[in-house]
Amino acid sequence: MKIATFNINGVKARIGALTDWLNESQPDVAVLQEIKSVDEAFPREHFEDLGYRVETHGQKGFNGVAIFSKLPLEDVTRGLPGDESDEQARWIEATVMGDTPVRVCGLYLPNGNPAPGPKYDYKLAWMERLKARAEALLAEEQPALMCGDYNIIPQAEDAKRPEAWTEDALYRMESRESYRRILNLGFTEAFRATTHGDGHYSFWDYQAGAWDRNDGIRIDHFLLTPQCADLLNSCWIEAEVRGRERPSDHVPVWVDLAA
DNA sequence: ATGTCTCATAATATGAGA
Repeated sequence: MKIATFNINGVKARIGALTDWLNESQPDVAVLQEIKSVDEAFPREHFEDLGYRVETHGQKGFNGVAIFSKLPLEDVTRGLPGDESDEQARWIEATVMGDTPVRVCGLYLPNGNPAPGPKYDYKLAWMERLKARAEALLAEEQPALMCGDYNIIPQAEDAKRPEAWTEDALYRMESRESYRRILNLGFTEAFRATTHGDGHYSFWDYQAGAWDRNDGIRIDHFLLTPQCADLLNSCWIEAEVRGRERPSDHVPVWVDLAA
């Protein structure tokens, strides 16, 4: 089972690029962030015609997440538990019914800039809720993963210029510590389980020729429960997508699971 | 450090968010 996470930065702006990518790369499951569409306006039928079941959790203008799957989906839920007053669409879950069922959680973690400030407080509070959901997932002792745009640069090797990010919400120590507390509950970060060293990025800013200079950061991650990590065959970043026509600023990150 | 992009509103430009 091949699962890709991809922050598409707007489904309306990306419908062509997203269609081409799905047809060429053929993920079994595509977990999308920043659809920037309400559910009613999402081009669901277009993607169903490509062979995907389509589940969305959108909102007007910003954010929004989705799961596309060629395999049946069960028990779809929307919204990260823990704050009924939170109206931002950043979390969706579904069980993908392959040979081995896998609980797939798609997330778009708050950016948090400027830090410090109310947006950063929201990021940290959201991560506390994520930790609670992560603990519950682990307690089930089943194959499950949480993937998406974490807006977290885990280590210096995950940025071309780490010194430029020290005060940024994506890299400040408080952010990284919160991320590590979740990871250290017992998750496997799929990319670093299989690839070491620097120069591996999943996001390049549109500004200042960042792609041309490979001035990137790695902020799109897969966290696997132990039962899911046992199924991990490989994990890779499809960086080439960033060089296409009218690209997102993120690229797909993949896992292949024996599921 | 910023040389950009997307979306919403509606001042067919501008602000917000990233």
